Amino acid sequence: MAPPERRRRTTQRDIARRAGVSQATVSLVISGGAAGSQIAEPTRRAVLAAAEELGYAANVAARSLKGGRNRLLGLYTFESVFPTDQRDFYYPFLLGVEEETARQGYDLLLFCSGGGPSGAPDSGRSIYADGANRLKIADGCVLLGRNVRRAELSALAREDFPFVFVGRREVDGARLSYVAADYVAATAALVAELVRLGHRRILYLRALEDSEPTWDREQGYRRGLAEAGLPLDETLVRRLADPAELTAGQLAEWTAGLGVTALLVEPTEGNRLTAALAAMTGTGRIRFPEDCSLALLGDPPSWTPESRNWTRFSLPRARMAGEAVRLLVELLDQDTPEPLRLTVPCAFVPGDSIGPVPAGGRRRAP
Amino acid sequence: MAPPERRRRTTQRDIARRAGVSQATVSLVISGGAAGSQIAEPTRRAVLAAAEELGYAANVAARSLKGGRNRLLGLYTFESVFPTDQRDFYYPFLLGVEEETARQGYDLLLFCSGGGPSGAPDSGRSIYADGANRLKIADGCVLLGRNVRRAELSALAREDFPFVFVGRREVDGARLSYVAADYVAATAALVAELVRLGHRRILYLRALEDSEPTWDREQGYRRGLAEAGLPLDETLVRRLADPAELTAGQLAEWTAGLGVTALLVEPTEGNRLTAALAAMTGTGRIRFPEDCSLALLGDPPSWTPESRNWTRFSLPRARMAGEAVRLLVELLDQDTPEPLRLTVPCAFVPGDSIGPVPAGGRRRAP
DNA sequence: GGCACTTGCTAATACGTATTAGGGAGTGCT
DNA sequence: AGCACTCCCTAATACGTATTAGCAAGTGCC
Repeated sequence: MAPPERRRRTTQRDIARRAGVSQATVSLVISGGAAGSQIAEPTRRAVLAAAEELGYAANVAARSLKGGRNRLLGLYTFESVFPTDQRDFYYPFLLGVEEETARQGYDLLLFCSGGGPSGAPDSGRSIYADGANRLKIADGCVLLGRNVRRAELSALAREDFPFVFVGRREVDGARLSYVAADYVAATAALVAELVRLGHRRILYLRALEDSEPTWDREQGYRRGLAEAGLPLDETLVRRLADPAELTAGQLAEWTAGLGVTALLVEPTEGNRLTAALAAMTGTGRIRFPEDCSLALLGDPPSWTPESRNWTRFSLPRARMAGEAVRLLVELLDQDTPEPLRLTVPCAFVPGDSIGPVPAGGRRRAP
Repeated sequence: MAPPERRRRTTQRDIARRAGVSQATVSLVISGGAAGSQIAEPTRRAVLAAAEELGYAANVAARSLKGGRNRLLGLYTFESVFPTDQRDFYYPFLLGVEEETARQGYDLLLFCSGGGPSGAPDSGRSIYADGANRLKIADGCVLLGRNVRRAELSALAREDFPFVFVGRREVDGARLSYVAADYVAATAALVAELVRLGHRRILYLRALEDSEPTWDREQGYRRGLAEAGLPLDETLVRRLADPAELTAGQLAEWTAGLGVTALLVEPTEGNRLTAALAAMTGTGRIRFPEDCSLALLGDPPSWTPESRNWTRFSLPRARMAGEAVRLLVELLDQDTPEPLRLTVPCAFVPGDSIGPVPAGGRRRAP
C-alpha cells in the first residue's frame, strides 16, 4: 500500500510541465550559468514565471549528488567538543572554524556522535565508528585534539581523504597537512626575555609524555639558551609526572640546590597545575616573581577571571582554526592533492610572574 | 576533454564488484535494517570486508535524495551563530544542542554558509540561499534566532520538513513544533514578588515591536497583577523605542508623577539597555533598589562579570536546546508527523535590584 | 537547391542509494 | 514427478538535477 501521498516538493519537472518545456530547459534557465544564455528570452521568462508561481526551491541533495561535492566541511575532535571543564579551550577553535567555513561558503559538520554522553573522558570516541569512516560524509575535515589516536590518524592519512590538523602532528609514512603554532619561537622568546632580566639558570618543566608540542617547546628551550650563549644543563630539564609534585619544598630545592632563578612550565590538560601553583602562592611561602620567575609555555587551562595573570605565550586559537579551514578548502580545490602546512606565531602575554633575578643569588650557599 | 580523473569516492558498486555481488546486496547489508537480515552470513561478511578494505562511507547527498536518513541534525540560526558581541547568548544553546545530539547518536550540521563574513548584522542570511533549501540535507533541523524571517518560516512550515524552533514562534496557517520558555509564569512570578515587597505601582517597559516573547511577558504582567488583585493601569505599560530614552529624568517623572515604585524591563538585544542603566546608577542620582526597584524580564545581554547582579529571571538555554533536539528526534521517529510542543520554566535569579517600597511615597507630593 | 552554420530546444544519461518485485535454486511433501 | 514453499539474491527503478550530444528549424551564401 502506498503511503498517503505526502506532499511533494515542486521539482523542475513540475515547472517544465507548467511552462510547456523540457526539464533540461528548466535546469538551464535556473542554474545554467554560461550555457543558459542559449535559451531564448521569452522561454526563459516563462520558465522563471512558472518557477515563481510554484514556489520552486532546488533540491540540494540532488545537486550535490550530481556534483560529487556537498559543500560540507567536517570538524572532528579527538575529545568531546564541549567537555564541561574545557569549554574555553575548544571554544576559540570552534569560533575560528565556523567563521572561516562560513566565509568560504561551506556548512559545518560537527562530529559528535562518537562517544556516549559528552563529558566521559575519551569515551570510545573514534573516527571509524561502525566500520565506516564517518568523516567522509563531508568533503574534507578539520581535526583537533590533544589526545590523538595515532593509529587512527595514520589510517586516515593512508586513505586519500582531505583533512587538516590544527596543531603539528606527524605520523610515519605520510605527510599530513596542518596548521601549527610556533612553539619553538615562542619558547625561545621567553627564554630570551628571562635572560634579558638577568636569569642564567632556567629550569624547564616539561610534560611526561612525548608529543609534538612538547618536542617543539623543548627545542625552543635549547635554541633560546644557545642564542643567549648559555650552556645547556640537562639536569634543568625535568619531567613532571603529576602536578602535585610541584610543591614549595620542591621549588626551594631547585632554587637553593641548583641555583635556579626561573621556571618555564608546560601547562597540563586539567587545571591541576594551576591549582598546584595557586596552592604554592596561596600560603605566601613562595611569591612569583619575587622569589622566582615563572612563565607558562602556553595558555593555562580552565581560564577563570580571578586566576593569576601568568607571564606566558598564548596560542592564536581562532586564527589557527580559521587557517586550517582555509588550507582545507585549498586542498579541495587542488587537483593534485599534496599536503599543505602553515605555522603561525604565538602571542606573548607579559603578565606579572617574571622579574629580575632575586638579589644575592639567594640562599645558594646559606 | 575529460577532467584529469579526479579521485572518486568508493561507492556501493565498487564494493559490489569487489565482493562479487550486486549493488543492491551491498545496500541491503550496509543499511538494510530489517530487510538486511535476509542476507546469508558469508555474503554479509564478504561485503563488510570489502567495504572495510575500500574505506567506504555512504554518500549523504544520495541518501537524502532517495529519502533515506543520514543521521544528521541541522542547526540553523537566523542570525550568525557566533557574532562577536553575542557569543554568550548563543553558546549555551549550542552546548545544549551538541550534547543532546551526541546522546541521540546523531551528528550536528551547523548551517553557516548563509550570510557573508559573520558579524554583519542579518547579512542576507537565508534558508533558501540560492533558490534551494539547504536544510534538507539533514534529517531534521533545530531553528534558533530572535529576528525570525516570518516569510521563510512559513514557507518552511508548508514543506513537510521536520524542524523544531527554540522559542515559541507562531505563523499563520501552520502549527509549528517548538520548545518555549515560560515567560508568562516567570513574569507573573516577578510581579508577585514585587507585590510581596509592597509595590503597587509597577511599570512595565516593553519592547517596541511585537513578538511572541514580548506578548508572553505582557500577558504575564497582566496575569501577575490580576492574581494580586491589582488593577491594570494601561499608562504603566510603556514601549521603549530606544534604550537611550531611559534616563534619570525619565525615571523621576515616573516615580514622582505616576507613583511608580518598581520597574519591569525587557532586555534588548544589544547591551545598550544595560549601558543606559549603568549610566543612570553610575552618576549616583538613582540607586536600585533604594530609590526604585528594578527587575529584568530575561537575561541581560553581553553578560560581563563586573556587571550588576540584576534581579531577573533566566532562560534555561542549554536545556531548551537539548529538549528541542529530543523533540526533533521524536518527530523523526513518528510516522504521522504532528507538531510537538514543550514549555520549560525559567529560573528566578534573586539579584539585588529589588527591595521594599521607598518610605513615604517619596517625592510624590513634595 | 544544396551546403554550412547558428539558434533554441530536447532526449538521454549519470550521479549513489534504497526499495521492490521477482527469479533461481534448493528442500520437503504427496 | 509435481507442487508448494523458503532462502538469497539481483534487476530494475525512482529520487531531482546537471550536462552533453544532437535534432529541427532557420538563415546566409554559393
